[in-house]
Amino acid sequence: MRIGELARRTGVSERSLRYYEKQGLLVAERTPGGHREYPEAAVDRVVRIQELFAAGLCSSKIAQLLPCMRDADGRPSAIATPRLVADLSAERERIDRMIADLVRSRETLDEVIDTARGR
Amino acid sequence: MRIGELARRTGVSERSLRYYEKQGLLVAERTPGGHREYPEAAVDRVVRIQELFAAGLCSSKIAQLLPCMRDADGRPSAIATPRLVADLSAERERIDRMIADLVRSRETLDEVIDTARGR
DNA sequence: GTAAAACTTGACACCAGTGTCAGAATCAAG
DNA sequence: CTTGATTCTGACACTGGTGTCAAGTTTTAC
Repeated sequence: MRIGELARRTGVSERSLRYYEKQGLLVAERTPGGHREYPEAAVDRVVRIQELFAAGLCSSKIAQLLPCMRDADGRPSAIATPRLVADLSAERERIDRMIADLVRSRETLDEVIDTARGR
Repeated sequence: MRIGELARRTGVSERSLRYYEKQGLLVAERTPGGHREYPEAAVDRVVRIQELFAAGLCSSKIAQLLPCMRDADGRPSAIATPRLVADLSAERERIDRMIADLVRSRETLDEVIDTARGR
């Protein structure tokens, strides 16, 4: 599929998809004329990338991580090095803390909302 | 207490504390010479502000929200308007989605980490 | 063959909280 | 007093993913 369809199906802008490619997160075949041609699996991959961005990982970390992931279609094409595992463990803890923060903030919001709606 | 101590105790930089004040999130008495003087309750408040920032709320939303919160010391000094409640409910849902995303990303990281450590 | 739609690259801007620096003033303690 | 630590204001930069625009090319459909 081409970039427009991928953007539509993932909800990610074409701009971002091109950025992902420049960051080495996403590869695409090219038509003779130079247009990008994506395989079906790109949809899943883009969704994953978005999730990891939302989790606060920077593109270089994601670039290291992606080949170690089990895609929808098969096995990982690489195994994380000990160095990377340490990095990812740190990210994991950061995500844990972030979730805890979010839960607290959600409770705060709920309290205010409930109070306003008459306890 | 003064700004240095508040920064130390909350882990928030002095720079950020001054920024919070400029955004109307934090008030401080002033010494005759112009130095900020914070009450003990400021510690809790700053922690709350940080959590809300981490949850992706912008300062103007936080500024509206804060007076409707029950502080450690007492009752809220305002009740959220219906308009604000609607806003906060939207934020609440956004936070829910963010948590779901984070959980998925955490699972992804765990999978890669476990694989590298030999299943 | 022609026109419209989709795609290409490149560049500039933004957001919003934070880091950092400079120069001046204040505070606390000897 | 004097001195060293702390604080003051203001300004500039950064970050890094994304929006947007421009000018040109390719694709698709008629």
